[in-house]
This record gives sequence, C-alpha cells and structure tokens, in this order.
Amino acid sequence: MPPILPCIVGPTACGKTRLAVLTAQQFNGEVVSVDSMQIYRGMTIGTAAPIPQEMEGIPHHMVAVADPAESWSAARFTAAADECIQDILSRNKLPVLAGGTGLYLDAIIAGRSFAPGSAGGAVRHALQRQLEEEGIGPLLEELARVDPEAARRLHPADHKRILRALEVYRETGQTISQHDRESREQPPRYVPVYIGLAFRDRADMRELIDRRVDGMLAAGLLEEVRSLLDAGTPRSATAFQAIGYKELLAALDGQCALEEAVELVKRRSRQYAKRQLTWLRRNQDIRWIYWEKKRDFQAALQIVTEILTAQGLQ
RNA sequence: GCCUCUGUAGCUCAGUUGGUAGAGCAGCGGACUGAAAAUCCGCGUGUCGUUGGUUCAAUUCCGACCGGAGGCA
Repeated sequence: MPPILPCIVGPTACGKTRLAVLTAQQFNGEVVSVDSMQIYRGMTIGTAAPIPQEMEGIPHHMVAVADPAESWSAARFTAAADECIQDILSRNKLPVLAGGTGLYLDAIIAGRSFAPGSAGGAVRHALQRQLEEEGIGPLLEELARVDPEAARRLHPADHKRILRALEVYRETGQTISQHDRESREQPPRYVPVYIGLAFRDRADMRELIDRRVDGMLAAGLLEEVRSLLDAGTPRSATAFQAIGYKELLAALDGQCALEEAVELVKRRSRQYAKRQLTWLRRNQDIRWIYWEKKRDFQAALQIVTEILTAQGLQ
C-alpha cells in the first residue's frame, strides 16, 4: 500500500501555507511546497513563499532551492520533490504537500514520467526557428503524419504544445500520445488526501488578493525585482514569468507606470486563481473547506485532523 | 448665456446611407503530461442618455430636455 500524503490545494492567497504548517505540527510532519515559482531564490515576497517566522520550526522543502537564472521544468521539479518526500518518509515523518501548481502535484502523486526534451534543447530551438520561418502549417502537417492523435487533440493555435509534441517525437522516435498513455498506466506512487481551500464568495478572494499585492509592494517587491536583475538574472528566465515580477520588470524598463503595473499584477493574480480553480474542479476527491469572509484556521485544522485521523494517520 | 463636439456592453470605442448593433479589454466557463504564476480555446440582449416628432418602421433623421468636454463671452 503506497503511503498516504495530505495534499493542501487551492487558489492563490487562500491560506495553503498556513494550514500546511498547522497540519505538519499536528501530525509530526514536514512541508513540501509544490509551487513552480517558490523554488527560485530571492523571490520570497512576490511568490508569498513561507519565511522562517511562518514556518514555526517546521522544515520546508522545495522553497528557494534554485537559482533564478536556471529554468526548471515540471520533470526536474517532480523528481526533486519526490526525493524530499522519500527522505521525509524514511525518517518516519509525514510529508504534507502544499501548493498551487496543479500539474506538478498531479505528476508527483501519479508517479508520472515526462518524455525527454527541454526548453533549452537543440530540437526545441530548431522547431522554434521553423515556426518563425514557415508558420505553424508545415509543423501541423508533420504532427498529423507522425502523431495524428495529438494533432486532433491540440488546437492549431496552441503552438507551444504542438512544438512539444513534435519535440518528443523527434527526440525519442516515440509519440507524445504513446508516452502519455504509458505514463498514465503507471500505478500511483502515493495515496493523496486532498484538502481544498477556497472562499465561498469569489469577491472575498479578490479582495484578499488585492490587499496581498499591496502588501507585497509595501514589503519591497520592487527592490526584490531589482536585486534579481542586479544578480544577472536574464529577462528571459522562467523566474521572470512569475506574476508580480514580469509586470514590475516592465515598469522598471519604463514600458508603463508603476501604478499600471500594480493593477496588472492584481488582475493577473485573479485570473491565475481562476485557472487554478478550473484545474482543481475536475478532481472529485478534494475535500473542500470554504472560507466565509474570514479565514478561520483553527476550524480548518479541526476538519483536517478529522479527515486525516479517519485515514489512520496520527 | 451662446456656439461646437459628445452620450452605444462593467470599461475604451466601432457601427447602422432608417429595418432594434459589434470589437478590444474586463468578467464567466473550459483545456492542460519536461516553460504550467506558462500556454491555448469557448461565451457578447445592451431601456444604443431622456422625451416628443417625422415614418409602415428610429439607436440612426428633426426638436426639446438632461449629463460630459471644449470654445466664445
């Protein structure tokens, strides 16, 4: 029987970090962050990464472990995160997963493998050049020939995924459709117990997000962006795709006023939260805890405790 | 006070040579297997400022009124 793993999920700003700490305290656990941006060092404020004071002595993993200049991937993340989980389990402690990056979390739980290839790779580079020079037409035709299933599934405008599908084929000789099918047949590595956090009323979530962005600015987000630049982080780095960073970078570059950039950060954060909810909605196994106006963590912890105890954890 | 411009979707604006209207953004929904805080897709009924008039028919033409901007005094 695979190990049971509590997974605290939900859109941004809903209190995953806090509830994860409380849960870990209650169940002799350690927190594993599942967040594509909190892994980069020097991005504490903008990614709302937990700080030592918030950790309350609970060890946290997969936070600030990467150089912002190097771009990580889903595959690299899940491999590293799984190592952390194995390590925690080997010490007879409970890994408490908490995070907003749905793909990563699902991949960890399912033991999913990703096909080879990478953003900086030669094959991807060649495909990108071909796209620029010839347009998507010939690439779509090639995909229809080698992997008709993927060609049918992907929207012609979804260039990123079309390129990725061709990359997998050119790199391995196997189609991404075939790879995905085999990957899906893998037995799950863990038994997840999903706890979802969300606001009952979307307007309340929006308000909290807005206030949190204001708080980030007050806490020095702009300086954080500047020091990333000073450290030589390339503007093309994945780290600079993070919400809050790319917009302030544009403001620093003089492309827009700071106030406009801040408004944009708020809007993008809200849209991001909505996308997270869409991802989570299809997961029928999530036990949702809905906040009414205020976030009552003690009440939430009580619910989590009941759920996990019923699963045999202590 | 007079003159000119202006009032159309939550916002910015198109448009209808008279047959009740459409883009972008926002919003909502969806997808997602090595960039995922990324990327992509779908969804547009709104007293066309109000009120009279002309007309078979007015958001469109005419008048008055109300709101906004500018100019002249």
